Amino acid sequence: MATETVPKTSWADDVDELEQPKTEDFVDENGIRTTIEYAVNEDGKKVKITRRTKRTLQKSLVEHAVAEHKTWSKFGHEKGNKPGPDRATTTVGENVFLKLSQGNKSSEPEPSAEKTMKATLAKAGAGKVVCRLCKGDHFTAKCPYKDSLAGLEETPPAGNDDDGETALPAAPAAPGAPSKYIPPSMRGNRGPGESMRGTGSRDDLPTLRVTNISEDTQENDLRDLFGTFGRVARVYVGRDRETGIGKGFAFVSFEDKATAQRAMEKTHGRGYDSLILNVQWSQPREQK
DNA sequence: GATGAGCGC
Repeated sequence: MATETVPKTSWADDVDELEQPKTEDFVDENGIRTTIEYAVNEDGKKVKITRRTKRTLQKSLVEHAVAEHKTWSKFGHEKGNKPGPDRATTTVGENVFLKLSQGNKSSEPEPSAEKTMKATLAKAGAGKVVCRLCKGDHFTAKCPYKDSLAGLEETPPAGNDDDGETALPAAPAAPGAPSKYIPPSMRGNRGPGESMRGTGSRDDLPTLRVTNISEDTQENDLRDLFGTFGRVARVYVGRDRETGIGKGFAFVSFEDKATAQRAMEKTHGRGYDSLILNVQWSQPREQK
């Protein structure tokens, strides 16, 4: 095997002999494509234009595939026919372009109709929070008179109060009266000892704040961990709104306060995911 | 170290 000794000029030299490259184009390890363009602006000055874009489908490759596809000979019922669509059997529609954008939002400017709608709403003061019970400036769920007014506002159709236990809204309401489902907790006083004792069944659950959890701890992980002590009513993992990455804390609500207490004592200071759990009673989320 | 989202016109 003789070594090739022909003094060939390097291909790179060939490139150098050409005029200055007009563009540079490369894709880095993050999939970010950088295009550097050299141009001469209107002042006659040489400028360098750098564009950094996220790599996407390369148009040239797609078009090449399409062009190649067009050369395929026909098969099936169309076998032997000439290339290209037969207008007798095929409808050619217009090209449809798929435009991808971030955040499930259109990259097109908002239709002006929507803007005017928003403006109108804002002007009319719609969307303002008005309590259905006391017309106050808060959600009904947060109404301070919720307990006393809820029964008055949502009184079930009268008639069968005597039976005491037949208050289920099973029968459709009479025409005119809105047939609304009344949750058990809102059906007024059914007497002590009924299943849902107390007022708010959701907001005053015994809740533990768990901190020092790893950022990829999921709700289910905590449910598994704390579920061994008793019924877990709710788990919330604090996450960054943008990235969804855990912020290292969570709330675990139990059905039973004694269970929560025991769970706290058993898990506080315990190792979990190579971290030491910190488990405390949570503060109420907001003023009630 | 850290204290929640969403409901609703």
